[in-house]
Amino acid sequence: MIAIGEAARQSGVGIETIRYYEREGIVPRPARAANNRRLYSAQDVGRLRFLKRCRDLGFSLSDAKALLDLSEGGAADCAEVSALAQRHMDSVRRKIAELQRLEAALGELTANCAEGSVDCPMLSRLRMA
Amino acid sequence: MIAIGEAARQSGVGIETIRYYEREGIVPRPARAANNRRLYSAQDVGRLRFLKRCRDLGFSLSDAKALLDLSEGGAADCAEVSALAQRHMDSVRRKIAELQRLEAALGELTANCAEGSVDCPMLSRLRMA
DNA sequence: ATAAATCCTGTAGCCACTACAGGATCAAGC
DNA sequence: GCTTGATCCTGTAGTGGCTACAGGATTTAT
Repeated sequence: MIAIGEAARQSGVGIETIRYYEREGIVPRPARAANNRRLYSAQDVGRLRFLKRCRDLGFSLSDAKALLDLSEGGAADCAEVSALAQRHMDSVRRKIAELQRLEAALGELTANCAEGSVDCPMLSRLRMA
Repeated sequence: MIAIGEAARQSGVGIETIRYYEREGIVPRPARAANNRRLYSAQDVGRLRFLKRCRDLGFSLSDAKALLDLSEGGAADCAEVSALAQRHMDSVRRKIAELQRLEAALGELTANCAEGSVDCPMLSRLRMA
């Protein structure tokens, strides 16, 4: 059993974030030492690492918790997992498309910029009625 | 001079958001009617529309305010505008790249999923030590 | 003995809104 | 004049997912 600092190091999840996950009920409350300090088992660290990976993949915290619950429930319901992943993938793709739209719009707006014109063309376009 | 609801309609900025912008000092405090209701001029609506367009382009609110200030300051400093736009464009591109990385990682993780395996391959990978 | 590191609880801040609650006022129809 | 519904007002709290303290207790290393 290790202290929270070591659990943070081993899992890649920050100390304050670990306590936040505990407050939010994302992870179970860990054991406590006689001096009231939190004590983490290897399984606890595994959970944190799992959550970290989900978050790094862009899953929301509640999706990450859902995946963790699926992972801990005996029957790993692959269909449910892949449905969740598919929804997330779709939202990632939508975000990409949206950002590419932004990129194009920004490119167009700034295309004639920095040409030393009297009135900045980007600002005039943003001001248009 | 029009009421806030009409200003919201004409600018595309929500009523509560307009009041929020006022609280935050993004837009000047508008005139008030005798009954204490806000009154917006065409210029006020123009500012809101300008801000809406910046926000739709993904600029942060403080960048949007900076652009608005540049637009209102007599000498429209095109260089400053395009520097700001360029920084934003870079951050949009970084976000796109990051999301494409996520997309690829998700694709890999779910590739062997839904094949009716005993243990969901995505979950096992997320659990890996 | 002391200094530095680590831990604790609790609260507030970040961004950009959004959603009320609880009330005042206004416009239109009867 | 009265009612109904729309619109407006202020003020506060919630969203996500942390992050950053404050202020104190304890532990570890020198």
